[in-house]
Amino acid sequence: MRITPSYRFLQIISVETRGILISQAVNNIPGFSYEVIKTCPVTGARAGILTTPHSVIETPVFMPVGTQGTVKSMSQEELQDIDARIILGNTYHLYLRPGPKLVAEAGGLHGFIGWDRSILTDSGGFQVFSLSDLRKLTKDGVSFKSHIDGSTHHFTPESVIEIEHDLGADIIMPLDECIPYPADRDYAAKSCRVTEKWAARSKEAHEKIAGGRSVLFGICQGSVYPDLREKVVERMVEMDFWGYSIGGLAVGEAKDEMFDMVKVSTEVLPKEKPRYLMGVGFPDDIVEAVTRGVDMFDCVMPTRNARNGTVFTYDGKAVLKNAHQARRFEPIDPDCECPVCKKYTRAYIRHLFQAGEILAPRLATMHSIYFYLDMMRRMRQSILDGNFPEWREEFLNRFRGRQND
RNA sequence: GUGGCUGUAGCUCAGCUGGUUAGAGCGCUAGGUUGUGGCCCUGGAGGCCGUGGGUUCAAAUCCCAUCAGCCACC
Repeated sequence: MRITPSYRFLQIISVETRGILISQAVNNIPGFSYEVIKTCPVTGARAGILTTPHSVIETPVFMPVGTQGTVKSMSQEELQDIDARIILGNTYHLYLRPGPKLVAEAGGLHGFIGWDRSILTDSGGFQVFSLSDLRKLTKDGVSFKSHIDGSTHHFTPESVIEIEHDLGADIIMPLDECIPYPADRDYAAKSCRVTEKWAARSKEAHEKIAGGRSVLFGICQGSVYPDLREKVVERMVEMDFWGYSIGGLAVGEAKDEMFDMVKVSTEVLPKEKPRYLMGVGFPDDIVEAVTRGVDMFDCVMPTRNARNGTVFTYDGKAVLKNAHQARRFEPIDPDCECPVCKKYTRAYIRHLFQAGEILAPRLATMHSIYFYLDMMRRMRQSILDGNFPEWREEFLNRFRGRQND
């Protein structure tokens, strides 16, 4: 029998799963567990293992974004071959099309899209506030107009949990309010209270509806006000979620501000639970957030930028569309082990972009996702080896030092 | 051969009752992109206005000639 990469992966799972069965009781939901294996004593960076019924996820982890049930341009086999352990889906998009009931009939997202590893669904809170035309807070939720056909819809914390349950993800996010930046303090504070109330209702609905099939995170907001962030985190922790998300960042604030907000949040969050920084970010941003104790990330950066002709490497970003790539008959990164770098040249991929060929975004996306996953693996290994501070400095110097053009 | 139409940026074309520095879309080129609308945004380069002559203070624009392409007729 031919041993496929996915088969090899299954063998790894069974070994690792045995090792962490003991800790599952702590987290209280069968099939799900999270355990911190090692913490960097200097920075607070953590290496851990997050387990769902669908896969073992080594943290810190990057989760490729698959908004509409697909990581754009990639097949599920390809994602599996580069060893992605968990991908994202989006409630807003999948609710509007094809609809949660259809997905449920298909056996949930796992069955529908043919992905047997973990899935995390975002609540759609971000999209409702960033994408839909008209949105109005009501006393029980939010009304909005579809960006597809203009039809009116209504989300409540309860209905979103129900939709996400139909979608069948392993890890789910509650409906939250995402406010724009900049936001004045009063508005931010008021919004936080809305998100907190919704979080409490989401938790109650989740306990009633989900039946232990998924775990729910609490999303912490607070704009760029440290005291607000701290208070919100405290209250979310009191509600006792399975994990915690840090939301509302990377929306235009200065990077220092963003990292300060991450720090005040992770300092208050319980050490034994996973932390997820939503929507971040550039490779160096992720390293900085891991430094401050974050475990999980998602971002459109590697996929969207790839479609626009920019990929990431350890030497910074490389703009494949640039004219000077035309005769560079060499891989994107000669040291990269990804399927693209093993076979194709920058010159060829640039040609594909110039010609508008569908293979161009596919190859660029595959490389950049591989890079993000590989970067996370190396970072995790350095935490386990006890040399994360050195690894971090070397990575940042090299990545920020020059553009790989 | 005769009559008509058209020649303006790499491409498709605006501008043509004469009046700042000749424009647009696409393409090219360079930036941007942080819980994704394969999107979008922002810069830049690029024109002897087919060619030659004339009228005029002033011509892509009006006149003459000429060249090229297309159409119709012979």
